[in-house]
Amino acid sequence: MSEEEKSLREKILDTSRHFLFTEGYSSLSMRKIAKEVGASATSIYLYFENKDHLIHTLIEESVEELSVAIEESASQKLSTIDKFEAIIRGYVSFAMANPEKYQVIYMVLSSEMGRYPKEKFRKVRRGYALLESVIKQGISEGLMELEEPKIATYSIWAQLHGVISVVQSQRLDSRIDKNKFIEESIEHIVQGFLVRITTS
Amino acid sequence: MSEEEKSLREKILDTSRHFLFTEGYSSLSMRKIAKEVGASATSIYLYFENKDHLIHTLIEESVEELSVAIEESASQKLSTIDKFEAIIRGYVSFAMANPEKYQVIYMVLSSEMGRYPKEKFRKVRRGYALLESVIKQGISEGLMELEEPKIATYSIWAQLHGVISVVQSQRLDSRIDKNKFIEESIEHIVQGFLVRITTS
DNA sequence: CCGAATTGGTTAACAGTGTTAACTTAACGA
DNA sequence: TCGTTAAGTTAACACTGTTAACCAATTCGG
Repeated sequence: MSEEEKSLREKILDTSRHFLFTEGYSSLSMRKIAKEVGASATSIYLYFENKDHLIHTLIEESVEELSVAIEESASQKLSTIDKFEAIIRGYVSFAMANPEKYQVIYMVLSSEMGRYPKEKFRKVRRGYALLESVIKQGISEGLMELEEPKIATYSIWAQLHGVISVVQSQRLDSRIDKNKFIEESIEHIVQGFLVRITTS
Repeated sequence: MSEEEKSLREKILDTSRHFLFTEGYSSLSMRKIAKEVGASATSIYLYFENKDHLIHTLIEESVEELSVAIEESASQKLSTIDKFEAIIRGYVSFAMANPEKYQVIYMVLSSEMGRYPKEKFRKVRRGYALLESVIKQGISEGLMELEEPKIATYSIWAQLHGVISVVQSQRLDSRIDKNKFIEESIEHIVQGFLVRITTS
């Protein structure tokens, strides 16, 4: 499907995502999007209720793609420990390979978040459910020692997001190699959850 | 100093911070701030070059306060391990006790970040420097086994921010107790960096 | 003591914003 | 062929950040 044949709706989404990533939320305007896709500003309202809904659609699409990426990453692995790490690496890989799509998920930030229907957001979070089930498996196999798998799952997710967001927002010290930073962070996070191996 | 006697500049800052926290960035307008402080919109430009600079001032103030809080938290501790944990808990405590001030630091998000002079931001980050020095100390004492203290420092900071932002942005599952989540996350993060204690 | 400069504010205006209402224009079904 | 639907348009409203021009009071230099 060539660029010409893409539906206007799809072109609007692509253009919005790109503007959002390159120029930020506050300078994203309906008229600018419209000009880029070669339509009038009001045409956008034929496909999206308003600016918020347009962005919410972007978020949902990204969350869906991220979920798929995580599931694929874990599907090939057999052992619980491998699955555990595969989910984490799948998450990070998706984020680093698709910064535009990843960042859109967290772009509507905390305070603005009230406008986004949380329920909808939660429902799609299949990757989270997968991680939780693997953690439960890990506990039953004695790999981890955790009282609350739900908390652990959220904690891992939060830590990973923190690591990625520091890299992607370019808050990382320029002397630090990004890949090394990510790799070491992953290892620390993983180690923080595994049971200590005692040498007798 | 009563509310009346506060300088207009200070009132603008307080009002902006509050609006930013309660209603978000995109609905923060100069006219709204002005109305709240009882002045004309253009009066704000007497104290701040523009809207961006106003927000940057808020960020700088918050970063400064956070640095002080961290330093105070660590100052009473004697052992390296206590200092290490005190810095981490100082960071989290400040964030949870002053959500308005903490969130403003990360409110100007990734994509918008280009407009904020990174150098200035880095310079003030004294808390970071303190953590790095404690980690170096920890390495020399054999508490930690890390090749790159700089990376470890950033990683901890990133993980902590991830944990706090998940809580404050209310992305956390409602069934999870916030304090428990924070406490367990801290423990996991700390454990992820300490050398494994081997029982013989 | 008086004029000049500074301080701290104002109003009016410009270009750009999200969004709505009303209108057009083409395609399709009965 | 008439009515309906789909997909788009233009004009307008109320709002935004920001600038220019103006004003009044205070302070300072001679």
